[in-house]
Amino acid sequence: MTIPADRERFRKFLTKKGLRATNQRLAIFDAAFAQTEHFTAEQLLDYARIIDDSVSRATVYRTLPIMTESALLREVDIGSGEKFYRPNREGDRTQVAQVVCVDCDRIFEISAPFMEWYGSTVSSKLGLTPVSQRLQVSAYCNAFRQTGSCPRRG
Amino acid sequence: MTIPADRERFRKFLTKKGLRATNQRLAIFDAAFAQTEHFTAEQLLDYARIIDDSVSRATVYRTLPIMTESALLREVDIGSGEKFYRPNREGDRTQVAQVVCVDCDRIFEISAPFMEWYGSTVSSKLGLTPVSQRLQVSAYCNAFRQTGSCPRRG
DNA sequence: CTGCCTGCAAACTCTTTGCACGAAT
DNA sequence: ATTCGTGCAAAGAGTTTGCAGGCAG
Repeated sequence: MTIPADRERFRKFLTKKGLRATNQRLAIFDAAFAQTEHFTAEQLLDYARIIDDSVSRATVYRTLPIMTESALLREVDIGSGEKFYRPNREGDRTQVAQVVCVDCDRIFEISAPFMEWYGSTVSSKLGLTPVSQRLQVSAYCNAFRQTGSCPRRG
Repeated sequence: MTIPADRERFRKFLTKKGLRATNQRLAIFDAAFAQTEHFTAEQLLDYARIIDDSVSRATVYRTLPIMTESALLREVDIGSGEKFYRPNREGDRTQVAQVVCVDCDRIFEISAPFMEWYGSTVSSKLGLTPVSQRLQVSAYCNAFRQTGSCPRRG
């Protein structure tokens, strides 16, 4: 699942910033890019430890900001206490909104290009320059409420 | 600043839910509705204690969900660790987006009626029913970056 | 009077940090 | 050889909770 080009992006970013390409950082990177869904820091720790069992919680927490800064990871905060992350594969630059199902606990991502336009329109009216924007919809699952089971997880 | 009609809404909500109108809850309510800006749980505790110094942190935290459920308060989570609250005065039902200034730390609220439309459009495509939506823009202050001081706080 | 509410303090969750050792350049 | 990076465990911030006593209805 790991795309070599992405790993190379990570190495380059590390070198450029004068940071070292340690085994732990690479293991965390590989673990993150093996995921197809959103994951938490704690889950990433578990995944990374399968690759390199010397990885510690502290290093995961120290590496996450590095990976989000380098735009390799996208941070998603749905206001639930813990933050979620998701690999940002090569070339992904689309603005996305999240739809969070309160029944499934799943996070769907939907392209929402207008967000950027809204952000700059509204910011400039206030004399501000937009840095980022996020749009989140929380919703419940019709099927689950009717049949007691969510088709998206069985 | 407290609008009696709002206080009455709170009393009614309490009664309907079989909850008691204690001095502490009323003090917390009054403190919240004396605010014109966003505030945190900790600030609310300070404000409420001016009115009734017997109010405890625990009761503030226990009362906040009651007030947000009754739509008297709006909860704003900008992903900064602590949550912010703001009185939702009588009749306020407009969908709002937040613009958070990373220099000022201020939260501006902007009407964004299209959010509701977006939420239901996107949800229905996934077989979901929208519960709520939030749109947040984080931005920096042009004046502050250029002159070193933010005109909105001097 | 009954039992919901309260204050207190301890517990909890997620994340950050100080320190001495270890490894990448 | 130098640093930067690491694991460990403790600290931190914000919020929640168990308990025994207190007050609203």
